[in-house]
Amino acid sequence: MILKSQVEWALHCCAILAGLPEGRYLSTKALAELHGLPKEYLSKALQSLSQASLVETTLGPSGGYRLAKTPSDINFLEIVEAVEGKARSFTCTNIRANNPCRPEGYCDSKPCAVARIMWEADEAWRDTLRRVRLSDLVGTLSEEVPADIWRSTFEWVLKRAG
Amino acid sequence: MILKSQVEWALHCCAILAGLPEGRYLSTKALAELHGLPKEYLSKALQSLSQASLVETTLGPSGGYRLAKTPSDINFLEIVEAVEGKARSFTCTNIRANNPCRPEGYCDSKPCAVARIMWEADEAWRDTLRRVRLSDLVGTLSEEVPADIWRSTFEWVLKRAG
DNA sequence: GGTTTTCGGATATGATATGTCCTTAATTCC
DNA sequence: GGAATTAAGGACATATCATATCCGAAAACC
Ligand code: FES
Ligand code: FES
Repeated sequence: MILKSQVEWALHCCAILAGLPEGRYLSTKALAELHGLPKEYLSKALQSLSQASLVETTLGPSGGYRLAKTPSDINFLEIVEAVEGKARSFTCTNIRANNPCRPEGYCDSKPCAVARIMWEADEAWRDTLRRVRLSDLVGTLSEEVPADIWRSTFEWVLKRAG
Repeated sequence: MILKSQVEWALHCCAILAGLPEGRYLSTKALAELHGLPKEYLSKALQSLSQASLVETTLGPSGGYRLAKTPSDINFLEIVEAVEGKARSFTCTNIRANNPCRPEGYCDSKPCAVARIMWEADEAWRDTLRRVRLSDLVGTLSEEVPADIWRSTFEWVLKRAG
């Protein structure tokens, strides 16, 4: 069970977009350069964010992406699910139904206890992500990233934001 | 991010082994038949459990698998990690290091804030699984599975247990 | 009209999950 | 002792998915 690397990309891109001034857009090219990622493929991740209505886009020169909501209205789970999908990590193939001791045509009333436990763990994972807002991340980063790097990064970004 | 189906197999097999009387073994063949699984491939999952010291084996006719510990000393996480591996679901490829605004040779003091949050969620998932014992599962199953199916299943199993 | 950008589809490649087959060594039964 | 049965593990085949690139269309800007 391993998450796609696009999750890391999307989260970092959202963190950058969160620091963008009102009304400005940042292009895929700039985001790819800033993170050292393949532009074409990063584009797929950003498209996922767009389909999930987390970001807005505009075309043409000076086009690109910006957040569709304020950073405190976006949580980690939304971003992760946008690129990773909403499917649960554990899928029950109902192997209990293959038990030869079962009467013909017997129908279970509940999902299997094994699956319920696995889904509960999955839900705990999602809950943790749901509780962290994008604004929390930005707050942590602005404390931890050295001030000069933080500042020069956003100068770099603003120079490229349309 | 999707767990292997072997996880479902291993958990169900452990639940069956937990109902085995002291000192008896159950073969891969019987476990595969009971769950309608490919014997050769299920064997790989059982080998993983064996390498994790969750089950013991013996060779020859009447050989097979039995639990290495009592069901209350085995939790879900152990079983899941045995077949799925212990690696975290989120891997940080340190894309922040590609930031062109970073001074040459700059070294981060902490893991990235993004990664820490993802790992926290991963830990919540593991914690949930760690808290559920195999004996809890057996308890739930013995309540939920209709008594006649439960009984005939273990008659079926005992007939094949060496 | 030419350039830049997002978007979606098509395609290629590599890794991983799934599944099968076969050999070896240990154990049991006859 | 010999035959049958079993787990262990390596080799191999296949399918699915993650990763990555490329291209054409439509929209926006100059
Ligand atoms: S039958 Fe799928 S988890 Fe039990
Ligand atoms: S650099 Fe990997 S999560 Fe931030």
